[in-house]
Parts: sequence; C-alpha cells; structure tokens
Amino acid sequence: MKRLTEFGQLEDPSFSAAVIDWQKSHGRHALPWQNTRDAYRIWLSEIMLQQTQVAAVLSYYARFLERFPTLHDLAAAPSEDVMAQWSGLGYYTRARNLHACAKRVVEEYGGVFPSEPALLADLPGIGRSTAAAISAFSSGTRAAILDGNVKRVFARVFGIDEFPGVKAVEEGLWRRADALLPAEGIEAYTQGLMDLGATLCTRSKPDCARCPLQDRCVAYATGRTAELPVRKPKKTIPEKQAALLVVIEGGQVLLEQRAQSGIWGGLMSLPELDGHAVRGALAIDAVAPLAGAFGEVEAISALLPLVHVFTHYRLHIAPFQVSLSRRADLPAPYLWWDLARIDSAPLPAPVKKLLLDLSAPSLF
DNA sequence: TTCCGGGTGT
DNA sequence: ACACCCGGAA
Repeated sequence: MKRLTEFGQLEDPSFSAAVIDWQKSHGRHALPWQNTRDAYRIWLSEIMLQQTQVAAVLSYYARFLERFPTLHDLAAAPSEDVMAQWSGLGYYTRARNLHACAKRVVEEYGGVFPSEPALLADLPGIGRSTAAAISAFSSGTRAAILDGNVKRVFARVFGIDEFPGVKAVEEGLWRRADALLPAEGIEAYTQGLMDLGATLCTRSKPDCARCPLQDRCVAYATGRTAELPVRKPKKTIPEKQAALLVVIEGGQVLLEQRAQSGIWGGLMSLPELDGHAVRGALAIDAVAPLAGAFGEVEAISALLPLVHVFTHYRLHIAPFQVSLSRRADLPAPYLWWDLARIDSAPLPAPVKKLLLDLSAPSLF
C-alpha cells in the first residue's frame, strides 16, 4: 500500500519489495563484479558499464584485472598501459578519468575508496549515480542510482511523459529514486533496478509479461511502453535571416555568382545581405549601402518576406526591390541576366520562385 | 541513417 | 542548457 507522508506521496515500500524479490529469483547473480565488497573491482565495473553493455565489458574487465590486480597497480601504471587495456571499449575519457581517480584514491585516501557517495562523486569519472552504485555495492550505503536504465523503468512505471533530460523532470526522477529506496537490501534493490532495465524493461520490445512491476506500470496499463520514455526532442533548428536585393534595370536583373562552398554553393543568386530580415524603413536603411554599390538608386521597396527551410536551419528571407536610374560598372561575381530567360538561370528554387512571381503577374 | 547515453567542459 | 565522446542497436 502506498503511504502518504508529509514529504510527498512518493514512498511505496511495495515497489522496492517487488524489485528485490524479482532480483533474488530472476536477476543476475554471477557477474564477475558481483558477490564482492571490493570497491576497486566494483568501481572498475561501474566505470566500464557506463555507456557500455555487460556483454562488451566482460572480456575487458577480466583482462584489465589481470594486468592491474589492485588499485595500487593501476595507480602506479604508466598511462599508455591503461589506455592500451582500454583500447576498443570507446569513450576514452573514461580511461583517463579511471587512471586519475586511482591516483587520487591512493594519494588522498591511502588507497581505500571512501564509502560516502558525496566523496566518491567528487572523484574523476564518478557522478552521482555511479557514486551511489559503488557505495551501495561496496558498503551497503542506502543511496539512489539513476542511470539510463532506471530512468526508462521510472518513466514507464510512473507514466512520465516529459523528456527526462529536462532539468526539472530529472530532479523529479531523483526525488522518486530517493523516496523509493528500501529500508533494507539496498544491494539487491540497486542490482534489481539495473537488471530490470537491462533484461526486461528494454528500450524496444520490453518483456512486460515477466515484469514484477507490470501491475503498477502506467505505460503497460495504457499501452504506451513504446512511447515512454519520451525521446529527446530534436534540437530546434536555428533561425537565420538574410536580405535579398532584386535589382532590376532595363529588363535585366542583377545576379551574383555564389561561392562553391556553403549554402547554395556554385549557384547564382540575388545579392545578399546576411542578418537582415526585418521589414520597414530600418531595413531599407540597412540595405541602402549595398544597393548604392550597384548604381544610382531611384527607390527601394520591401517585398513580401518568405521562409526557406533547410535540414539544418530556417532562413527568413526579406526581399527588397531596387530600381536604378543608372547602372554602376560591376565586376564579377555580379552579372546582369535577362528577366525574359530567368527560367534558365541556375538559381535556388526559392529565389527563382521569387523572381518568377515578380515578373509573371506583371500585367502590362 | 538515427537514436541513445554518464560525466565533463563550455 | 547544451555539445561532445564513440560504439551498439534499431
């Protein structure tokens, strides 16, 4: 039964009981870093298991311990040896931090890992979750882990339908993780959460039929296991602005040959002024100096702005029509192009459309 | 090809 | 708050 407390409604001893029971009967018990309180071996496994699955870690773990049987061996080893042992596991900052951490534990703690999670988390390569795991397994400290597996389990069980990477959501997850800790049996509970996420509550095709939390799982009850946890939102596309000048004189339009690299590389386009999309007098002032370089300006008027979407950003285009009373002599990359054959110009689609729209409806 | 991830650097 | 690492999975 849930217990309402003055601290919130998060405590629920039956949650940890279900995890612990399941871990004892169906969890993993024979991994090389289990059934020991040796902080060195536990720490090493936790670092290797960051971003890396058990199957990939097994052989590295064995070889690493063969080469560096104790923390002192590791701390005293040349860094090339450490890196060589790590080679192939990926995420090599883990190896550099591992070595630095070994040296610091020897220096600052006489070669004995501290048991306090806060002290562990101060060491290189050890964050809050890894500190809690090391502390729980090596000294039975009651501390909450919250790695990717646990986030996934919580997001599904509690039906959290916001991206867990958002700070406030993650804080809420940590509060739940703390509140759900068992009074007894932190080792089996911590291992159980890890095992659950790794073996049943997997990212795709979770095995809900075997899950000890099925009867309390919001995602299961609502058929949303495939949608939870909410995926990381695609980062918002940057917005860029550019002013384009439509300089028309004598039935010709002024074009500019673009550089080979960058957007619209090698195509022709209209003379462009980056970072100017605002309409109105201010924008016309900003555009006037460029227009002036093309001849004696008679008038400048803003045309309807348009938006062009690229894969990596959104371009807000503010076109301005410029009429000249006299053309300046223009060197490359500028050239005049007959409006009558604008259809055959190598122009980007939105620019061509702009020019066609401009010349087509002109009913003379 | 895209998604994912714990800790760190910015 | 975000990019990055770099390898596996989908």
